[in-house]
Amino acid sequence: MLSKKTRYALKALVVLGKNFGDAPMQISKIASEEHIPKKFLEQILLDLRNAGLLYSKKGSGGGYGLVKDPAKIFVVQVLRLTGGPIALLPCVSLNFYQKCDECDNELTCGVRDVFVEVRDATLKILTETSIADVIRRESNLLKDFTE
Amino acid sequence: MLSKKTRYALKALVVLGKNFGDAPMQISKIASEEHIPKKFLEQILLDLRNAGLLYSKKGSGGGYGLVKDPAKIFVVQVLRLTGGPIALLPCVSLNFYQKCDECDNELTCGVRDVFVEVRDATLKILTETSIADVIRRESNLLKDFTE
DNA sequence: ATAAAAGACTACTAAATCTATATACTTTAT
DNA sequence: ATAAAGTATATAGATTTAGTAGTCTTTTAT
Repeated sequence: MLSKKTRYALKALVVLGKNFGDAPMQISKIASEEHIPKKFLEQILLDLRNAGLLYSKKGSGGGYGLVKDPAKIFVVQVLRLTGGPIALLPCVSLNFYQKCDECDNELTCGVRDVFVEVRDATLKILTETSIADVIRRESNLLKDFTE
Repeated sequence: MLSKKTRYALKALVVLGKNFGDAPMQISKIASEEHIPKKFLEQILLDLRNAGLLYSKKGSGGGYGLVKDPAKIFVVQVLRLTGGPIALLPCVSLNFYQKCDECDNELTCGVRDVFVEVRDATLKILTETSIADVIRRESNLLKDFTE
């Protein structure tokens, strides 16, 4: 399961993606629009800024904005930045690898082998999907929904 | 991430799968072979038994065994029994669904849409993979490994 | 220059969950 | 009868997550 942090980060990036090119957007606006606790969101946006995804501007008229085109920010990055291993087993994680202490030899572990496959399938989707894609999906869904 | 409980359950089922048809196997044997805390494993095997996957036999010479052919027990079942939602978002889970409280309309949520796709890809693998398949993978890996 | 707006940073707490252990009980084989 | 082995429940400890609080810094508007 993704943490709230990760979900909030994704939601915020989608909002900022829709806003790309416009004036920076305030934390409180994002928070209230997306129903995210403001103080929590502050921390998350800071992380995303420190990771180089967002710029920030202080003072009146300040806020946050995307540094890059939303088409160049991928969901997989967001998960990784916000601490979420994508793999379902630590011994299968590319970026958060940890040895299974119960496993004698992970190279011959059948369970692991299955979850390598799961990881790859997941990763394929998440590395191919950008924030712009998410926004596009949203408007497609909206179209279907109102029809 | 899968819980230890789920991982231990899978490991245990693989061992019992290799043992299918033979005399029941004792908890302590499984525990020591697979480096699983015995008391914890007791609880897990009990759950799997209550779910109808295992039979148990008390007393001297007792132990646990698979009720069904390992080819008819699927990894997805094990995850569900041991409490692990497969989906990465609660609003996307088929068996452990929960509304996202931050979401206004989940039917038009782009993030959700992505993770529906991830869920389906994961689910495809896990519903198609049986304990017997895991055992088969293990022996294939072992072959590659010793070559 | 000063006040207000807005983000930056650090620390802390509360709650939930997970992992593991402990204890007492029941059944079965010999 | 006794020992082996599973059944059942409770509980403790550790870890993680989610969220809150408070203070500091920067920028803009007046």
